[in-house]
Amino acid sequence: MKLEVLTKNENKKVENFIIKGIRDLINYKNLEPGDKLPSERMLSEKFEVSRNNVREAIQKLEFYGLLKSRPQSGTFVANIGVTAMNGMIEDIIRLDEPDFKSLVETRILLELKTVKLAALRRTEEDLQKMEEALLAYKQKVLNGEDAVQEDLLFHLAIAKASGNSTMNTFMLIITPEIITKFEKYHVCDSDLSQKGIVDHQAIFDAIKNEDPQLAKQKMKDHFKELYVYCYNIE
Amino acid sequence: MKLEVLTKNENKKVENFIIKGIRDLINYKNLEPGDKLPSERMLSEKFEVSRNNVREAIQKLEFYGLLKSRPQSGTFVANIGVTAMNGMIEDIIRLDEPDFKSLVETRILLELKTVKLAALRRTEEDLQKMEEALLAYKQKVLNGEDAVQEDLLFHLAIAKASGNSTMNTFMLIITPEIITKFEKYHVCDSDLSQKGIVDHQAIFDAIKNEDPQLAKQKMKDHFKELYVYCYNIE
DNA sequence: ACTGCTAAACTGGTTAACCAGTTTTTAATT
DNA sequence: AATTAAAAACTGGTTAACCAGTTTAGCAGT
Repeated sequence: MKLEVLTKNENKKVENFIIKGIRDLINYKNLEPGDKLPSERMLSEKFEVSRNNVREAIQKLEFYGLLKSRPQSGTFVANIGVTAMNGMIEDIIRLDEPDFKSLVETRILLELKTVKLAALRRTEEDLQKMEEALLAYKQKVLNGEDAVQEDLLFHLAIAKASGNSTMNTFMLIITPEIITKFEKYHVCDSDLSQKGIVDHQAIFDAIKNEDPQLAKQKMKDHFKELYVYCYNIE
Repeated sequence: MKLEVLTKNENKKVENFIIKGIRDLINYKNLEPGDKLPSERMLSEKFEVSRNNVREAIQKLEFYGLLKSRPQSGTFVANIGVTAMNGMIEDIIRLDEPDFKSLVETRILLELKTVKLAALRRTEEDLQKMEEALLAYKQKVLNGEDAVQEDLLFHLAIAKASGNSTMNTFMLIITPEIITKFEKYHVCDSDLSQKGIVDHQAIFDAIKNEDPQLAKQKMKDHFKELYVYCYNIE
């Protein structure tokens, strides 16, 4: 029994290998929704991998809603057809790390919507949180410090105020990668930050005044330079 | 040492408890980006939970980019400031299961974009995949069978053709929940499915003809009834 | 042959032990 | 006192053992 620490890439390969195995199993044995999968121990023996690896693969498929495991009972095929199962597994396997371009593109799409929704739905508490974030951002910029994180925090406050939990989650997922890339490429210069204050204030005012169209327009303006800049990076 | 199987809700509470503990630790000890966290064993002892629970919490924070663990060395605070850290952790803790309304709202937003991008960027291979999905959908509907999954698979093919890996991932995340909810509430009746064929064909043709505006419009029409229907469910 | 019940086998979840690098401490040498 | 080499302690990752429900098999009684 060899024992070595795998890199994350190797680990991913093993996981995909197991996922493919489970897919083939479902196809070959004609498992239908609700049917029980072989036990984790049997799968680990069949695929000649550790039970831990099997568990991780199953948990991933469970996250995407393809499997459902019940404690002390077994793992079952979710209520989803064979064709859908195959199509989605193929996508899951081929999922790569998102490129920066698609990240920014998605962020802009999400934010132009969340800012509109925030203008329609924001509560007084939301406003307060956003104002706090705005002030923190201003202070950092006026002190000449790097304010990428405070910038993003203001945007996250907007996402929360949108009242759409799904979009809020998605913003949370893409934000850390945006931050690291931005700091890596030094996207936000000081003069850009100065303009950022005005932009943010305008966005905040529009949300406060419950003007969704204006809020969206201000957000668009805010992204305008960013958009061009990002598309020149890669 | 008591030993019992926790429900997923209880498990979530424990996870959030640990995440809060880690946040407090970072604040209290003034840990900065790059600093090392106490070892998993120490944390499990300090919080009086199992090391497994600590590992899961750390992995979650790692997923959101707040921590970074290096094998055989330690877990480190990611390159992100204290304020951003606190704000994001608060959001992560308060994240609930997404409600259906926000799910549909997000899906519509994403798809009106992916269909435009698909019309602009689709390759021949993308077209082929979409056509296959379209045919499978038609056959199911014409046989009078339930075709919710084939429906969604066509939409996923569009997302893939958009060339935006982030949006594709997000569609993958929300699709399973959409499917189960739709089947639960019987959103798609047979007459609606009949219209669905025409809609899908129109969307496909627009993408094939590289007409993004028409593609978006057809998608909008396709969602029109769905949109109203969904908002009446809850 | 059929039903009811018991016990053995099996299941996913959990804990404890172990592994092989990394880091820190210690001690020896200059 | 400074440097370096060796060893002990520590780290996240991995494996094996264990737990308590669930499911199934087998048997007893009718």
